[in-house]
Amino acid sequence: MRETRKSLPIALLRTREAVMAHFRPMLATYGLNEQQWRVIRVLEEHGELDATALAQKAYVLGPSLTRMIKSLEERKLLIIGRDARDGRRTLLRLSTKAKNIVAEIAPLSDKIFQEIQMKSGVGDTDELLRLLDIVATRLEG
Amino acid sequence: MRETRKSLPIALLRTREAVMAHFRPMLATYGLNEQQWRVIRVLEEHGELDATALAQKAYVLGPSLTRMIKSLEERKLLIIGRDARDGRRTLLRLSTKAKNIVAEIAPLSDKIFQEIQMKSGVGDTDELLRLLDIVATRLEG
DNA sequence: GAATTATATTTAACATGTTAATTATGTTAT
DNA sequence: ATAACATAATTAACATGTTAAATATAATTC
Repeated sequence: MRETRKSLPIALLRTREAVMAHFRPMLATYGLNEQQWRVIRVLEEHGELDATALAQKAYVLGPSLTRMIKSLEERKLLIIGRDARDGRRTLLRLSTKAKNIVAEIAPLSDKIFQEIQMKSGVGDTDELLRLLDIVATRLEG
Repeated sequence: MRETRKSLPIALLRTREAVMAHFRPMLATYGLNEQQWRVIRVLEEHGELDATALAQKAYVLGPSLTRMIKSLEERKLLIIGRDARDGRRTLLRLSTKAKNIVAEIAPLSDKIFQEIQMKSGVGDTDELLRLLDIVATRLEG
């Protein structure tokens, strides 16, 4: 068996954990977990989206998103609507409250990313991002 | 806010998903999920381990491991023991049945990894593994 | 245009992720 | 030797991950 150290899935998991460990404490002060933050930042970036598009872009599965939507709506962070042209689709967008939270988190997130770059090496971090995109794109295609 | 495409955590998640999509169907034919396979392959590599060491090496949290151990023991894949010198520790090792399954999966796993390398480019895959190790090591240290 | 097929979302059931609290065993200090 | 402290594992409670089935709405076909 290939050594665990040379396993691509395990290496990706390990690095992800090492990176997320830097972000989680900050997000926790806003009562957000990693998945909720992904959903929110994707909506910030794309504006209103239907549930399927949001789930794909935020790397969350449909059933998880269904539950998260309920919770985030109760917290007044998400506004849920129905598509007038296609009654099957749920449309999601951020509330003003959520947009304000994003505006607060953005500079903190940037600062954490810069710390990560300092520890990891700026060049190596950029190169890692580049390779991740290349490999994922080729595997998805 | 940094574009989602340039987010390191999301890039790592995306690539991990793209990679795991190639392995999951094969593991499913053995009734194993990703986490169970990590636990088994770590035990194959290191032999008997206590629960804390196993959890760390397999990137599984303690409470998850507790539940997985019960399930894997019921399936006769794991043998659970107590450390004679330290009564707090649970010692885990693979059954012969599990070792046989590893022997069957190993060549299939290698083949899938080679397919991934073909799609991703052998050089880029190697370079990605190298950078993942460098970045994780620096962030953990 | 009614029946069929396809798509979007939700629900259900069970597994793992996550944090905090609990229990059991060891170690250290006095 | 006992009290205080530390560590290993488990339990509890709730969140997300995962697959399959159910529900609702659209689109297609005859």
